Amino acid sequence: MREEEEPSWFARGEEQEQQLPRPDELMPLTQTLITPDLAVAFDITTHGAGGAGPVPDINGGGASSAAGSSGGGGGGGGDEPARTLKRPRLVWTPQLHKRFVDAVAQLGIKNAVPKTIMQLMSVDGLTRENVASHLQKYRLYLKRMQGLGGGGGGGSHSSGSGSATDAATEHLFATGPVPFLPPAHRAPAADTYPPFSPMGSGAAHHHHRAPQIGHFHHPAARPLAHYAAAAGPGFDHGFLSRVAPPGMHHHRMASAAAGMGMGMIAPSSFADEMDRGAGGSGGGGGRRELTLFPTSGDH
DNA sequence: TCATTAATAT
DNA sequence: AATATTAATG
Repeated sequence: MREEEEPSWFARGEEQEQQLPRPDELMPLTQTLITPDLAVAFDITTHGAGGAGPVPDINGGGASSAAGSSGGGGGGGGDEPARTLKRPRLVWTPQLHKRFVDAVAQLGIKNAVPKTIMQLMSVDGLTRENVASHLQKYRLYLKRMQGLGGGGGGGSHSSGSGSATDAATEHLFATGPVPFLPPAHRAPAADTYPPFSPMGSGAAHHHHRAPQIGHFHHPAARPLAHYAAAAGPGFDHGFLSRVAPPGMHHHRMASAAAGMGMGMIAPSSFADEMDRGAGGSGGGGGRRELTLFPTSGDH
């Protein structure tokens, strides 16, 4: 039995360029309203064949194939204490991630701690652990970016200057504007959004790979103001490539360094997008995926 | 108590 | 691979 759950929904096509979409129009996290716990507990997808479709998909036009499929009746035993149920794994959809990134950006590196971020996001169901976990990854991603002067994948432009870190990133690390938001105190009203999508065990089951945020795109390959900077494959992300940013005092981390996958998007205003340059670009051809430190020790 | 990080588990 | 969980530490 392949238990590969992958909620496929992913809504695309909308891009809010707001600093922080306050509890107003949020992504159609169409939750069926049934408590996620409940839904998961029963593994019901509420769709039943009857017609009342609980609308397992929340895209706005996307295509999602969520078909029930439950396990089959009986499949499983069925009786599970409806209590003490664990919530389904949080699916960091681009939208959610965007909220996360925006929150971090607004808070400033100083206050960007799990609790605060969580509060600012105001997403119902989000727990501190959720954010903390994501934050971990997010930071790793940023770390990787520091130090790549463009290199990375290919680009390699310039020299010296340019850091791959975008202004946004730098902005983050450099200062902490933090408007305010003292610890404690949640959003007064209008907070908490609909819960995330429960991928209950019955709702979604193996499907094709839905474009979740599997990868990040950092703002370098966008039709923004400056593009082309790189002669050649100045493509997006060029992370990974040996970490040895200048000015990095090491603490005491050993870091195995290998075996990590990453996937985050840069802190900016774009969170989703799926363009791909394809390319080959490259003239060069081909960008390797993961070029763990070159055995050529430079040092 | 919370945050951060590494390691590990699902 | 993406998240969650845990352990150890500050």
